[in-house]
Amino acid sequence: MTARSSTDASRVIPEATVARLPVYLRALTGLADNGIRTCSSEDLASAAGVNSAKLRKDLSYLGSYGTRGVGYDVDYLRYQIAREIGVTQDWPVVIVGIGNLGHALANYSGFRSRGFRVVALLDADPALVGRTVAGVAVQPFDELEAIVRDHDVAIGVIATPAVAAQSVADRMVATGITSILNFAPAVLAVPEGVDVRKVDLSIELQILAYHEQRKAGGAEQAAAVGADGGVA
Amino acid sequence: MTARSSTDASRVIPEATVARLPVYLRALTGLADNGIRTCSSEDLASAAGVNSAKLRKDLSYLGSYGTRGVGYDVDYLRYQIAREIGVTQDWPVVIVGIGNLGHALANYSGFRSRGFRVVALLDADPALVGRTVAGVAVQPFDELEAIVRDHDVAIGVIATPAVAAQSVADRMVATGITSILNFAPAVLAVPEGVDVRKVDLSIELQILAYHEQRKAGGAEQAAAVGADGGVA
DNA sequence: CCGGTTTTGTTCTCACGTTCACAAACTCCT
DNA sequence: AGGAGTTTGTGAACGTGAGAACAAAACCGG
Repeated sequence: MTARSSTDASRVIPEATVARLPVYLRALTGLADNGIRTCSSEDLASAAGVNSAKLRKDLSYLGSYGTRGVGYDVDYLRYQIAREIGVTQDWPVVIVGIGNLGHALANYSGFRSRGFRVVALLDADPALVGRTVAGVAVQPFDELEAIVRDHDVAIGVIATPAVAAQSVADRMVATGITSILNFAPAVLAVPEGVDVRKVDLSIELQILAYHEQRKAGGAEQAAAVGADGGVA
Repeated sequence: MTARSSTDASRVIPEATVARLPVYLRALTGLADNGIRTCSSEDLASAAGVNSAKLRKDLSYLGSYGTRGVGYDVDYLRYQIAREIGVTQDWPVVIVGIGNLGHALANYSGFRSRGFRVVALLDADPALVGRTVAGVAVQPFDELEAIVRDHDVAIGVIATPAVAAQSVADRMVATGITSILNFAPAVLAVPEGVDVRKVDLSIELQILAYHEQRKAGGAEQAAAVGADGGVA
């Protein structure tokens, strides 16, 4: 019995689309804040910074929530996307590693306002334990199991130094966490069924540096780059 | 028409490959730190968390830096990738917006150790100006032009609130910055020729939430996505 | 010097993602 | 009511990326 909710059940949403849905959600919120009640795919696409055809195709994976000749109802579509992503409910989150970055993450208002609730801040350093960051007390890392059990936490954030990341991930997985957002510059090995997403600040800069070098490269490169020109 | 050097430097490297090169670079550094002088594509691939065929194909875009039957010289390959990315030189970087996140970024050691030098921290808030963060004094945002000119800055980092992001980006572009790393949750419009990369914390969490909801929702529907299967 | 072994670099095939183009469906005006 | 004008949803073409398989090239032992 694959009878699911009111909408069609057998939809496999492409990963690339899933990654864009939060962008659409944010764009819709922006439109709603401006008092806009209806928008066309063109409007929403430009607000989200994508092509309108891509937007329509992405939305078509969720169902038919628009009206031909009219467009989309902003609030309705917003709710549908939020429901699809799963941010109509509140997700409890633990953050491990309360250094500079962990501090910033704990203070980041974008979490709370988007369906995520930081239920605990953990750190192995006794000097940090007991301090309060963003209204939440820092607790010893060993409290992980109890917190995950008590709050039914499924998502963990790793903001530790690279050397600690793998062991923190292992411990998280052991307690039942099945989704990890990793800010540590390390490759995590996790069992099947656990999702890991990685955010790496220096990698992003290096990608920019590559393109920057290409742009500026023509003149300075000792190696003659010929007529490529590189002006894209 | 294209006179090429021996290294065939002007080849077009796929974007997906460019995004992985920094990962390989980091993995190689890890191997070198462990005293390993030579490695096979299999070794490096598992350290980087990718498939070995993919790794070899990626490296083949740079040139033939391996030795069949032997593998890759760690230091040599490391240098070649660093040169390709452009991190053999030092890239001056300005960070705008010294809130919690800007603070964390300024303190992030991964920048300095990977070819990036934070030459200035800027903020529009007079209360922050004059304070010193990570050994660098916070200056008024209006100093942007002078700093970019004096230090020949090409890369800017935006860590401001969303509402300020677009105007900061416009100002950056006007001063000659051609690569922007944007941490603000906003879609930036920039002219052709300017690269923007976006890092959005809450979007990453929302993507995890989607998969988490799938896992919890339908048992048989387990969208097997994770499985980054790398061995550390 | 030569065959065997190892490992790279490359080719081929397939899957995925993007874009185009258009029929279907809705509104509005006469 | 009916036709003109919009805008969605989707089928088809196209381009890019991933993975398997293999030939080419290096080393090694005799």
